[in-house]
Amino acid sequence: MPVTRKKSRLPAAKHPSPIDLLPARRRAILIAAVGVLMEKGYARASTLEIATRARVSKRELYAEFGSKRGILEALIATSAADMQAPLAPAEIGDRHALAAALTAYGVAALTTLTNPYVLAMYRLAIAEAPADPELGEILDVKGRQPNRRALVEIVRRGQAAGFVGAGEPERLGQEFFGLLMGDLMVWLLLGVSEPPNAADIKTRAEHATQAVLALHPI
Amino acid sequence: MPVTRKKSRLPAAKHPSPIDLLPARRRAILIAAVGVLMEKGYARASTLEIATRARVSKRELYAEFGSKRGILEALIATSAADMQAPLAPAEIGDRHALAAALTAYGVAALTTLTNPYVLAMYRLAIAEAPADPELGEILDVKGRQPNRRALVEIVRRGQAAGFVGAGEPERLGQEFFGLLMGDLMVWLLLGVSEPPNAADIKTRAEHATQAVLALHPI
DNA sequence: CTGTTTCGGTACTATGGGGTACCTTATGAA
DNA sequence: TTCATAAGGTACCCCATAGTACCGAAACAG
Repeated sequence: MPVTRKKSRLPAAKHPSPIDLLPARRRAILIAAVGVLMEKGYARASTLEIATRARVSKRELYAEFGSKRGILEALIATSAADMQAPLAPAEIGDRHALAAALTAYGVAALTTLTNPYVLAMYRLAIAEAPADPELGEILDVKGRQPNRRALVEIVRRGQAAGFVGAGEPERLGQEFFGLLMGDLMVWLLLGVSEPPNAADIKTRAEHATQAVLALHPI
Repeated sequence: MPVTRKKSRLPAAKHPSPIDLLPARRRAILIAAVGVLMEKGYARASTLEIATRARVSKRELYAEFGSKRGILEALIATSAADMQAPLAPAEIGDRHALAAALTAYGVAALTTLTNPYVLAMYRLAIAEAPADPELGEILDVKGRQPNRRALVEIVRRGQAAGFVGAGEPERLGQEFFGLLMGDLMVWLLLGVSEPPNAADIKTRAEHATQAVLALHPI
């Protein structure tokens, strides 16, 4: 029986995301895997269900990814790449530009990190952490570190331009991040809190910006 | 063959912890379960291994907890009870006492939340969150909420005594917590970072205290 | 049109483990 | 001492599912 391929229907990323650049079959499998893994978690997700939803045979799935873990790893790597440093720090011409850059960074970071799909990836990596620490490493190296460097770069430029007080830029970045997120992420991961909407995110980012600037006057 | 029961050897909690008050058999099973679950995660942990380590038959295990999930739930509930509000806020007679109370709270919170055993419980609850959101709920209701109330109470008393500026105490607490933790917990859960030692914890708590007080001058 | 090669689908194997039936042993009553 | 009852241990059932072998079909070359 001929099979009509269903168009993928993931929340279309704002801009071409790494997942869009993959070969069609690979992409179909990853998209199906996201759905199944988000619903069931890693252990309860079956490769058969992923293959079925992707309208692909298990054979093809294994030809493409080699193992169940291979799917997870590809997914996490893609997702980490997806959260690449949300914006290169703009030229910082005055104190307001610094605040704007920090707020924009905060909005981008919060938007990414509270996205249900990204949260699911974190959840999966955390669940597998005892058996497979490499997944966390991938999120760290490809996700957190570049992001953090971008933030630190904003702070550094702000300091160089004399719009924010001295101090280790890394520490400033950490403070900003803490003020931004609080314990939100943990409780999102636990499924206790609801993700913030765009207005909440903006408020949080502005508040964290004000606070960190107030903490480090010139 | 007669079996000699081995004395349990969990890191003896500073003070009688809820787990110490349980009937011996129940406790032995829970202690064994902690070990197995920390090493393997929920899905890979087998009830047989838990029973064996507890020197108990599967039959007894099931008589006691009914199901594998029952063990996890009991464990998470116990752990949440364990992290009960680390200290009742002392009388706050001067600004220094407020700072001390906040720092003490911070040290206690960080010590608890970076403890490998507690982290394992969070990890398990997060892993099961898609299938079983109730576990997160337990951590929230029995762990976070009482803790957060204690923190807010410290802030409130500090405000009442005029040693810290006005503002929603909840928001102040959230700021303090964010400054305290940053994204530490997520990366501990992912197995990427190492838990901070006592000195790190003290430094963090003092820094968060200074920062939050600086943010809200009288 | 026929041979060959590559790809895909299905049906299978092997394994691990949750939960329980059933038998054995201890306990206590008469 | 014997019988009744409760507790415990072992062995088993059964299911889910990761990964693969094998076969059939399509595509392409000659």
